[in-house]
Amino acid sequence: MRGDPSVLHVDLDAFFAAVEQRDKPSLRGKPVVVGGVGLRGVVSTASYEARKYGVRSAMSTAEARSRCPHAAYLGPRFEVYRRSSQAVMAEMRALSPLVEPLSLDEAFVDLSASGLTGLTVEDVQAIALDLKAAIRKASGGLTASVGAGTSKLIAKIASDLDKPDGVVVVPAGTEAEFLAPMQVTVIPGVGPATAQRLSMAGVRTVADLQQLDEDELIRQVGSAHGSSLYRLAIAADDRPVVSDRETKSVSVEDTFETDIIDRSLLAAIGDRMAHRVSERLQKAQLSGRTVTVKTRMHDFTTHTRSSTLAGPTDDARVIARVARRLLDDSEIGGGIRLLGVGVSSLADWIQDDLFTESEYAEAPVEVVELPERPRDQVGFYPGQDVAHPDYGRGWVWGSGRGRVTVRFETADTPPGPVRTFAVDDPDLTKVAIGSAEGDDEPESGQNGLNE
DNA sequence: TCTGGGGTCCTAGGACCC
DNA sequence: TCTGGGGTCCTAGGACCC
Repeated sequence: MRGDPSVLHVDLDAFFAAVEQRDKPSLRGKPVVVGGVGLRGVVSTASYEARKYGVRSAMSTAEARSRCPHAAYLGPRFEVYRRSSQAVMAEMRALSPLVEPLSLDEAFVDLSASGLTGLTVEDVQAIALDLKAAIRKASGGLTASVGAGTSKLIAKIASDLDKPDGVVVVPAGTEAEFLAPMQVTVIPGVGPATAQRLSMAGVRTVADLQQLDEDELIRQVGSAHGSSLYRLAIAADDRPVVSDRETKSVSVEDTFETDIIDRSLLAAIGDRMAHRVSERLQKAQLSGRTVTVKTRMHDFTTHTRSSTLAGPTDDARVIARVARRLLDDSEIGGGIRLLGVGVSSLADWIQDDLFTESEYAEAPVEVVELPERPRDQVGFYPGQDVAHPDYGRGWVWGSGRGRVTVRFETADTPPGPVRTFAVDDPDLTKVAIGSAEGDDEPESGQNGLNE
């Protein structure tokens, strides 16, 4: 641990709502709620005017509307927020090269990396005020709250104490007493479940936590969580500020306005999600081996199914195929409210082998907008298994405007030929899902590619 | 008032290998 | 023939964060 309060935590105040108020002067001074505006939407950010009515982040928009009917309810504009965020982060990087963004509106700044040493509380206070002014100027008027201390934990907690537009610097050496009177839930990582378990052990404040011995804590909340909590409670936090954290997974998910039971519709939606995941992987020059499908039932129970390939891929068609099979294996019950597709086990390289983009790139493939009712209008849906007397077994890549595009599997190497047919072509027949033989995805344990 | 979307990290059990 | 322990990988679920 360091001897001066050189870790800053910078937190933009009501960020999404503040950007909207900045861009639309008519909203200034009024309650603004940014989040999902649909039936199942939740609040991302409420302006301070809306918070007076009890509107909070993560609250359902329906409840927010009942608490504050006269607020402006806006869907998020992530591209705009991203641009403002970048401008703000640039101001922090001008102060120190060591900046760790936690989200669009939050970051740690390590002042020791800029060569500043022996900082007093007054020094840090002045630096924080300068930074806030620079942020305000660079972002067109956004305010930030800044906390500073000898560790990430202290800086993070401090930034929350004088919101909005505040600065709190915790002097070196006063950390444990600073934390002692606070509720355990101020410690990042202590959520409702952990708080509940701790309270059963009579622990409500950090002071209570400081009395507990480590073994007892581990018995209550588990080994990793227990030992990290034990150290955080006594303000023993030496976690470094890290500027380049690598991405571990990329995923897309969607909650539907009403639950969906139709598997063919879900398969088509899953295909689109696979495409979006693929686009984002390619943009980031990433590829991954594990494909995961997530489903959420009407009662909110959530299930995942995953499958790990022999080598990494960023190819939409490979991700879509695996996702469709995982979806076929998933219980759907009386319908699901959410579907998600993700890729993890990421590598920053792409295996030049098997079903990766280098081979698929040769075959032109028609990408078709998903029809609103794919099965009823077209008779085919993306991912559906089909057969043709001349070309053999294949699967539908796209359909629309009276035509259906099919990728055929061949015995030798992928990709097979891609052909387009009229939807009423009598030679093109549908094959029941799950009856496909010789499924030739590069899947672990099936083709001997693993060591 | 029924609960988003993007993530991270941890746990636990089973398979498999040495 | 029976019984092992440790390490790694994979899968599923859960807690948590913004």
